[in-house]
Amino acid sequence: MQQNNLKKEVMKMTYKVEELKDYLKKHGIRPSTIRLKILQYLLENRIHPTAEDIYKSLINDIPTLSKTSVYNTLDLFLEKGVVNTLSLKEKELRYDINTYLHGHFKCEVCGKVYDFPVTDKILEVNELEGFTIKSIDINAYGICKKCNEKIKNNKEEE
Amino acid sequence: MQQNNLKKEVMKMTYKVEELKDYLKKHGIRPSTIRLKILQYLLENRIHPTAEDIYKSLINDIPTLSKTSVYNTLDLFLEKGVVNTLSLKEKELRYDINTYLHGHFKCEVCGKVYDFPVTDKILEVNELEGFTIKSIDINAYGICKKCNEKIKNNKEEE
DNA sequence: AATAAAATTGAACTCAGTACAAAATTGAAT
DNA sequence: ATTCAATTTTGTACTGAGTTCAATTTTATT
Ligand SMILES: [Mn+2]
Ligand SMILES: [Mn+2]
Ligand SMILES: [Zn+2]
Ligand SMILES: [Zn+2]
Repeated sequence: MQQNNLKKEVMKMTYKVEELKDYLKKHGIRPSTIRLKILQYLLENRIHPTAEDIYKSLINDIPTLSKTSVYNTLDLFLEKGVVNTLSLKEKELRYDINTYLHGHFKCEVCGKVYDFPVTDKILEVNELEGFTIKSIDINAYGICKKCNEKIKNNKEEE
Repeated sequence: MQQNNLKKEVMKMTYKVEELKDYLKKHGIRPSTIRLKILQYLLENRIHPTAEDIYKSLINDIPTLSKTSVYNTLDLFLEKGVVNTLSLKEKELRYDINTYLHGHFKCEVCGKVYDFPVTDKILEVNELEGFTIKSIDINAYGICKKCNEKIKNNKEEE
């Protein structure tokens, strides 16, 4: 899966409209205002947001925005490979602008979804010989480091 | 996670009511008729069924069965560790009587969900140091061996 | 048989996501 | 600049998997 340099600049928190436009064009997407805003939101808020999260964050900026447009845009981004969806054990779908292979950890205490690195060597098993693998999802659940430390500190206070 | 011998006998396709009863009791579940039927179905049909699949398969046998009872039973089984849920990229939840760590492959052609072995060594990464991992899901998507062979044969005929 | 506890049922409801037709916007051609 | 078709956006109604909950039925105990 080809990636352009926009996605690699994880540290950068603001993007120029021109680079956002080019990015969409490169993926065969016509750069409308809404699409640019949603792309910008996804690049600047790497929290694996839901459609609802995106809608709530943009409705002040674009008062006429409809949820249908958010869904339409995300469906288009998914089809064109701009985003991936996370299939965690929760009812709302989350979207990820990072489409490189990586794992997700959901903390059951704070709800945050963390990224972690994985290799696709997991799929090198005899049972999948002759199978064509197009994508992989790796999801883990438990308690994150921060929440573990909080729990530990609370116990010490007692 | 403790497993009793019932789940290991994957080849066996029928179960005596007494062993089903014992199995539920061991997991702290009172063995009602519906629970036994659903357990039996899960053991004898290792297809990762949805609640709907189970309901449709049992409604002839138990004409008064309600979908709520199927959901209630599956929720109870999940809570007591008798089943796991699969959160694949589809809208309906699937249930798996095999709660050992293993991966799932969904064929986008025939829709079948295959099992494959995995190790939990994937989670041995620095990024998860200090994290408590309670469960892992590994899902792959693509084309299964059978469907690949069918596609290959069709091409050769042309 | 009487009684209480637990399981089951069915109807109403929730809510994330979809369908679709009307309205608004865009952009190319004149 | 104006026209006009194509594309995008919007709002409303709808879908359907799953939940809620009170009433009914089943089960186990005395
Ligand atoms: Mn991610
Ligand atoms: Mn399985
Ligand atoms: Zn946490
Ligand atoms: Zn297949």
